[in-house]
Amino acid sequence: MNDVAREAGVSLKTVSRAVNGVPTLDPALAERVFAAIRTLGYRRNELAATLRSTASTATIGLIIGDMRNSFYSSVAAGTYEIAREHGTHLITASAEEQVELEQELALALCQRRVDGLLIFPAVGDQSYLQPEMDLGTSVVFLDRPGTGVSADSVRLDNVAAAHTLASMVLEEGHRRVGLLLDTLEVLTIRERLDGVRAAFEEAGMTLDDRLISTTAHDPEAATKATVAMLDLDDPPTAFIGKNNRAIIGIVDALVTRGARARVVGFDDFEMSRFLPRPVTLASFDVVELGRRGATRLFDRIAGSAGEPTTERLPFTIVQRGSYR
Amino acid sequence: MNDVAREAGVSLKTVSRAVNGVPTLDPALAERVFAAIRTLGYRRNELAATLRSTASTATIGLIIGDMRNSFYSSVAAGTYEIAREHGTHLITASAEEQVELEQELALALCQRRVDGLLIFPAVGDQSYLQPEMDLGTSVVFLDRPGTGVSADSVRLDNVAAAHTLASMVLEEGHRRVGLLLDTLEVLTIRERLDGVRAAFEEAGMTLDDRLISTTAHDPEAATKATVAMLDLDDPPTAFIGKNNRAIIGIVDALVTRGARARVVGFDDFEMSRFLPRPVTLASFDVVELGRRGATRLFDRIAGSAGEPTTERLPFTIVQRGSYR
DNA sequence: AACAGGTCGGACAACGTTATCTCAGCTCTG
DNA sequence: CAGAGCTGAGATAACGTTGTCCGACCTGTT
Repeated sequence: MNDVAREAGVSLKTVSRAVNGVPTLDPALAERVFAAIRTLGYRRNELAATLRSTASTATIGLIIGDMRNSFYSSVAAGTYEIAREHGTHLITASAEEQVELEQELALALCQRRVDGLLIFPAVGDQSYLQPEMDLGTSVVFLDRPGTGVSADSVRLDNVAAAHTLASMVLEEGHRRVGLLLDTLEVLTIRERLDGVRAAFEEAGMTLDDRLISTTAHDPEAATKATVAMLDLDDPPTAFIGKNNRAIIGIVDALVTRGARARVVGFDDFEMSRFLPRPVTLASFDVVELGRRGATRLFDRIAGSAGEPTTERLPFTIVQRGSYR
Repeated sequence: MNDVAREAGVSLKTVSRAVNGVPTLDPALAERVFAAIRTLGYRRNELAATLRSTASTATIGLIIGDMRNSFYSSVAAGTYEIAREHGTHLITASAEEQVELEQELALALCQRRVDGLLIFPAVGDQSYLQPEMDLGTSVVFLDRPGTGVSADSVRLDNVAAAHTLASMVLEEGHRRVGLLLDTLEVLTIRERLDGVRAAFEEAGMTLDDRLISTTAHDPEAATKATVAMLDLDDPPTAFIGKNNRAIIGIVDALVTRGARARVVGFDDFEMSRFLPRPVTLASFDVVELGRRGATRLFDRIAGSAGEPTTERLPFTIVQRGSYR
């Protein structure tokens, strides 16, 4: 910057003014500065600039589960889209659903002075964020609310989606319905179970505990649990899968066994049309989840006050599979 | 930091020393500092720290095409993995294959003083990076080499994979082979075409231009191009798809037409086993592409000298589809 | 022609941290 | 017991930029 000032024959401050586009600066002088900048290939050090000025770092952090999972990478895409519109950089980190790692990453990002954080909170306690929020870092939780701290969240309408899927299955006359879920520690799963349970109660029925698996973490586990249910004396005639991976596991089991059963579940995915069995899916626009979260975050960063809000994304029902 | 020094009854510099773990510091004094830090909830400003010190910002940038594409998000996952091992943050940006956008993003990241950049170079000129590289920013290109600038790259062995796939199809007796490719402006596509052409020449055959589509950018376009080839008087009995999306388009066309044809192509994907037709795929470990690129980048950041290198990832042949 | 008002440029300090230098005080050695 | 050598802590400057303030210059008005 000193070199630029010397080259242009002006003071340091004038270079700063030119770079920052101060309107009261003589255009001719500004042009001389820009010429010098071009000649010398000067590039402003953003870090130093944000140190002195009160301006933000124009960076937000995103803490997700696993980038390989299309659910998270879709959210990242939506988040990036909005961040880009705000001229903001996106630092993405993966906490693998471990709250200690999440805390380490979130605090590291705060030390980097990110303007805000978007977090998929892991099972555990997020109260470690309180001091940072008091110091002015905005936080928005995605998919689930944080624990021990009050902040905005953008979530999926799990209860309604589960209720709709279950009602559909019951109306079709199914009475034995297998649920392929994950651990009930996760709120999202509990909500989906609650929605199903409500639909059952409305139909004057109760859920059979033997038809509820809470171990369908991946396709293989879902297959195993499905097979176990098919082996019961009174096997299910319908299955509800907690997400795309569970659906794959269920269909895998059915195809292997040559069994026929109604399959419904959550989350649409690119290849769903190729599934060898018809499925009905409650689909959420996951990219939109990222967009909404980021939009809310930038609202807060811009100074929007008020109580924390919870936004719920709607779902759509789609028919997939049985592609020949 | 001043507050911490006051609270602990030491000088500013001693706080700095404690925070940075300077070994010559009296442990009792350090403990007093840490106690003060806990009391006050002090957190170091990393931006200010990197300003004065010669240390790096512990941040790298990744410029990809589109986060929604699992190819890119897999690379991001591999990159993140290695970055994490190096205690480094990852800023991801999407240039959507536009070189102007790529330049803007890359230079913005340089102004953020990233230690290095991993770039999927768009078709165009990357010489804008030269000044930054001269100033010490390391650059590694992924998937394709940059133009107008000399830097490391990590790439896929496209020619060999294409050669293997094409030889396989020819050995099976196919003589009419349809190629579903994208624009030949992209080096990767040219390499895949070159591999196929070499296999044909070895078999004493030449490619029929009418069986080469350079418009199969997405599944729908691939379907359209496949259908057009199937309508020829002498339609192909085999198809080679340039990537997973082309494969989906080809299979879609075959299923819709009720046609039988051999299908081979590039890139494995999670759902490939559900494809309703058997396919043979040349699969690259894309996560590994991200890992290798990041590893090379950190080597350079650590000061590894020497001429730019080109690394090529091997492929494996996998059988997929025809799932019942 | 003189003065008021406005505009633009430059000196200086500051952002939060670390590097360098210096010095006090201790220990060890001869 | 004196002096050399070392250790640990503080004072000061510096990183690259921007905010504040003041002064110089210019313009327009009377």
